[in-house]
Amino acid sequence: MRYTNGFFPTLKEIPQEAEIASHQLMIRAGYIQKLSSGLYTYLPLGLRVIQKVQNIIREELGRCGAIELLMPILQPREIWERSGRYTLMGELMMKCKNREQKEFILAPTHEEIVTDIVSRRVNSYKQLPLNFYQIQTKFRDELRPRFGVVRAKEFIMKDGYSFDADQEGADKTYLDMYKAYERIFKRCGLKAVPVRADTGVMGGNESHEFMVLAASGEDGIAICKGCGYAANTELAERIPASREGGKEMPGAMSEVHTPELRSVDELAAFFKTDPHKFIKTMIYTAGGDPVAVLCRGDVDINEVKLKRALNTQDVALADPVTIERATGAPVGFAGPVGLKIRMIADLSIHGITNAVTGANKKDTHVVNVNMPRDFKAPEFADIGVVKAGDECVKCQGTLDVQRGVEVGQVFKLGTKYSITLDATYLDKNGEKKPAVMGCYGIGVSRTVAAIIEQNNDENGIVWPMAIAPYEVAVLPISMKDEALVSAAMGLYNALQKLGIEAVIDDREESAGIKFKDADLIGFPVKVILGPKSFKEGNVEIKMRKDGKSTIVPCEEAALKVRDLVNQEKLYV
RNA sequence: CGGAGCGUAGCGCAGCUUGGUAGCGCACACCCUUGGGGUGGGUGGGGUCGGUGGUUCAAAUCCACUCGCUCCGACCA
Repeated sequence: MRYTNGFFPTLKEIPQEAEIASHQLMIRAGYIQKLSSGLYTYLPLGLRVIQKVQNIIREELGRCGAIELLMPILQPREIWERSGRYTLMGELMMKCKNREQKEFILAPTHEEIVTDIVSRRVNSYKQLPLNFYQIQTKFRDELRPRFGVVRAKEFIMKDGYSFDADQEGADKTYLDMYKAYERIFKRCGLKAVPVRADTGVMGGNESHEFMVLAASGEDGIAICKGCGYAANTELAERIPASREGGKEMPGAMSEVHTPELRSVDELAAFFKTDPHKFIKTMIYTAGGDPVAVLCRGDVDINEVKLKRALNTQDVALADPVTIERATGAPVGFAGPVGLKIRMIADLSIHGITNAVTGANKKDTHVVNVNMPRDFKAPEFADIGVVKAGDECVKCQGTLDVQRGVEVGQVFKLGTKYSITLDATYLDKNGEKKPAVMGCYGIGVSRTVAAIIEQNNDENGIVWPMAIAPYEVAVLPISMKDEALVSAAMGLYNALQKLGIEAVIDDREESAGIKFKDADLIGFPVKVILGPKSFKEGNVEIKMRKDGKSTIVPCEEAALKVRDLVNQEKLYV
């Protein structure tokens, strides 16, 4: 590509709307253009990168026998009602009507459709297993799109769905996909870690997310330094780190006047003690009934875990009226002592001596509270948010908590959709059985952002060779020097013939501008033709990654570049 | 939806408190200059000041409403 024929709209300044590196760089380097919140155009450079990721996905999925198809984005409402997900998805799903007032949705995912295909076209165990995938635009009416293409309303996703005759087959497919994902992300130049994950509205029984570690990530990941256990903080099991110092003798429980003091921080300052001496008591409603949820003052409640512990999705902090009715006190003064409603406690309150907690009386707390002397031991469960320093349940090692961007997720779905949508087959004995399903997603556009998040420096993007929109930039420094320009063109043509993806910067611009733009866009290799070295018949080959450069005779440059490019690409 | 902030030229911003001819830098066009890290100089074009309504002799500036965008939270195949 000649630079003057292409479209490389770079920006010198950081766009005001972009917060994180990948978003800023994608805009500045001319990869994306925002149309509206959460809606982006992939400019030619951006599209090339997307296609690179897609091709890696196609190759790796093809290797495990997955087959590509393409399903409609616009889907009738009824099929979503049949699966029960029309209301479950709620506002997340884009809805619209056609001229006949028939209702449609824009697909956020495709389980319903793919299952429908199987229900219509698959009858026998002889046709199984099947593993379909597509790469396509998805719509989700996000409450808050953010970070550019990391969380957009319209985004590109690879979604795959497998159908096996039995659980054993489904487990094997799951493992195949898991391994394929590891290869895909590795080839994308990403350090992605698989972590155990919640299944959310997808349902199913087992799931892993592939997380790219990045400070700007939206998800928390707990990782055990000892055994490698890794899980999304939504469900990461942990043993809360002990905060007890020396042994204390239980003191006499007594009430203390604490006017207008509600938060643990305020109270800790008032009592001149640490947050871990408090038993925090929050009143929730679960399935309509009030429940007191207890945890140590330095711990937060994880509502995903709480829902699981209470075995209901309908869990929320109670409103002030409910709290007053349940505890006899306004918000901020609840405690376990004398409380009549159901209580569930996080493991962290085990072994607290002489705790401070609410007295269930306005402007009053009690001190020197001890369990079970002062209140009956409640139900216990791991319902706290995991924190760095907590213990691993597998090996008692220490857990670390990091941030990550979720680039992929794999689910074992079981038979949830095959039963409701009738994806059944006849087995050897003529018996009708539901297919055992799995589903597998990769956020393609988000993966591109994640790659940039992990591969950039102060000058711009540093693409892994396999993902770069072009592998090489040929930079003639002086456009006045005809011999130099024609040598640059010759080199560019030679690279093309060798199958190398190259751009020649044929603009009448100064050297500085060409260097800055090339580095911002992120070409892995620069071939620089400067007047001085060119006079001696030499050109410079400079790597974006580490800035290392080599001087080679002009006529050897093309082959040398090809070797460098191929060497970088063949690392998997 | 709760909290915070921002909308002035393609981009980044100043001007608003205290109302009085709309500015700066970059980018863009042309000329000269320069040619190894956003070269220097000159000339020039480009703005319904997000929108609507109000106050006023006069509104980018004050008031009300509204739309859009961003961040924190809630939410999240």
